[in-house]
Amino acid sequence: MKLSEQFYLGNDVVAISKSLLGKYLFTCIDSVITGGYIVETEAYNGAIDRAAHSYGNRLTPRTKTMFMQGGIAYVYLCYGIHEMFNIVTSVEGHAQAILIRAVHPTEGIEAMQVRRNMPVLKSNITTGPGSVAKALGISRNINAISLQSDTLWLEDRGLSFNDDQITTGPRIGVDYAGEDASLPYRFYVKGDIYVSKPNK
DNA sequence: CATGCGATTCTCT
DNA sequence: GAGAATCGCATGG
Repeated sequence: MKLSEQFYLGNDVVAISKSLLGKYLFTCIDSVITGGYIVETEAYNGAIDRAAHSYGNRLTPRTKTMFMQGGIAYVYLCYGIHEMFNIVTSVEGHAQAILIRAVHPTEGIEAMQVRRNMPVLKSNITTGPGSVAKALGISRNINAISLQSDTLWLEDRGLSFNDDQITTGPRIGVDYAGEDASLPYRFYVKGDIYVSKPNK
């Protein structure tokens, strides 16, 4: 059921980002399984993408995870508060990653509500990259973990979306990236209530 | 070693 | 719709 390692090794991170929509993402943290299917992603394209941490092949203790072989997690802290979960793709030396911005939860919703401190379920429980990581219990101590592990993995359960149901647009929060900020590297399922806005 | 800032979210207005 | 919270990381001296 898990997506094979081969799935993550392709060199076209933009195409992989789009094909991740509808794939299921699960974590098993503290013996609790939580997850759902992915409804929003963004591609970060290695050395030539000014919006990516790896722009210009910048290799630092933080970014080295992006340079590893695809099929692992890249987790980092942003604004001193929020953990962000990415999926590394391509082969070793090609620093490509996909930011998971929203998940449509199906499993372990009660556990997510506890982690998010949200006694009354709202649709923004897994909307936005920081929220996804928090709801799924993802933190930096699982940075670089394999997606073939029993802690964090993806599954194909036969759900897919056609082009009419998918919207493509520029990425969020990357205005500093100059012309690269307008690249159509964001993909989401049109109208899904768990997608961060705008979602039409 | 000092400094500046970010692939954001929440709360209140 | 605006402002605060908050700290690791990258950069330069």
